[in-house]
Amino acid sequence: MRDPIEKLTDALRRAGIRVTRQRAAILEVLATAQDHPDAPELHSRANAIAPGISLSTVYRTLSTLETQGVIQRHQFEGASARFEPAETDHHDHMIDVDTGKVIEFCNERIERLQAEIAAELGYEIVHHRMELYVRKTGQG
Amino acid sequence: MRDPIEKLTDALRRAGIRVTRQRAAILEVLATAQDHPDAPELHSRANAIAPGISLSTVYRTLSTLETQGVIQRHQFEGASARFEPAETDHHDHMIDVDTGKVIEFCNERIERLQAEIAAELGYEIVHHRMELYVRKTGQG
DNA sequence: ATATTTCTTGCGAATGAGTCGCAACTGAGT
DNA sequence: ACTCAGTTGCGACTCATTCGCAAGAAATAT
Repeated sequence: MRDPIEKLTDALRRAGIRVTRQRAAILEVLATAQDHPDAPELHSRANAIAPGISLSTVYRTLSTLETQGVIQRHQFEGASARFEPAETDHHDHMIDVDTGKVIEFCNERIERLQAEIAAELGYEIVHHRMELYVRKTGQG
Repeated sequence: MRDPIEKLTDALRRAGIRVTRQRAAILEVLATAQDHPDAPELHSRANAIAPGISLSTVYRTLSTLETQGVIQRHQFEGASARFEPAETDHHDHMIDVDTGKVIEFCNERIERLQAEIAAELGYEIVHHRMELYVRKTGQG
């Protein structure tokens, strides 16, 4: 129960979701990824661990994991969906438009301001999305 | 030249872009829309003005207008792209998750903070996207 | 262990938003 | 009016993602 992946699989089992060979592989890839891979990339990485996983299964598993709150899906501009484990603290994203690299950041003041803006209009925030499309200073 | 639509069509002509019956209709729909319609909706509204416009043309025109900086495209979560004229001041969006209604807002302090965050990491913002998915306080 | 039950998988077909090729058409300058 | 490059409508196509279904495999009961 020390292994973070085992912690996840236990959580799934408790939710009545079977931990198959395929799901274990996908979970492992997600848990160890240092980036924000998309479905085809996850498919190829998972197959390196456990050959014979179909792309449909990757998509299905990703949806399941998202519903379970285990991972987060991000739909950045002009690209297919990218995923990351949800265990981490809340953060937003900065996307380098030249390289596609994703940088995470979090700013408590912005979060507070967002909540204030919504509250002023009688709303509460269900969730939000903030993405900064950026370029290294002094390029292009 | 008082009419805002005429102003737009003149700008297009100057850019070497022909103002066709189809484009005029689409522009008129966009300029007078009080909401953020998607392509099929624009298609149906434009056809009410000038019958016989194809959906392909709507899509093509929207891309052209976006490239010209005349309109803005927004890709909100789980929905097809929605459009609005770009003449207005910069603003962000709040989406009521229950009704789909889009509310515009702008907060100078958030904008400044975003620029600061990017600058700290050696980036400049090309553009950004901030969407608050909200619900009326005390519902659901 | 074995059988049972129900969830999962792989496959390929289907979807849905948006794009493209192409022949026919049409603004707008001459 | 004439010309010609920019546009259009149509249907075919793409791409990411989802679905139907029969075969396969976790968890559970026996």
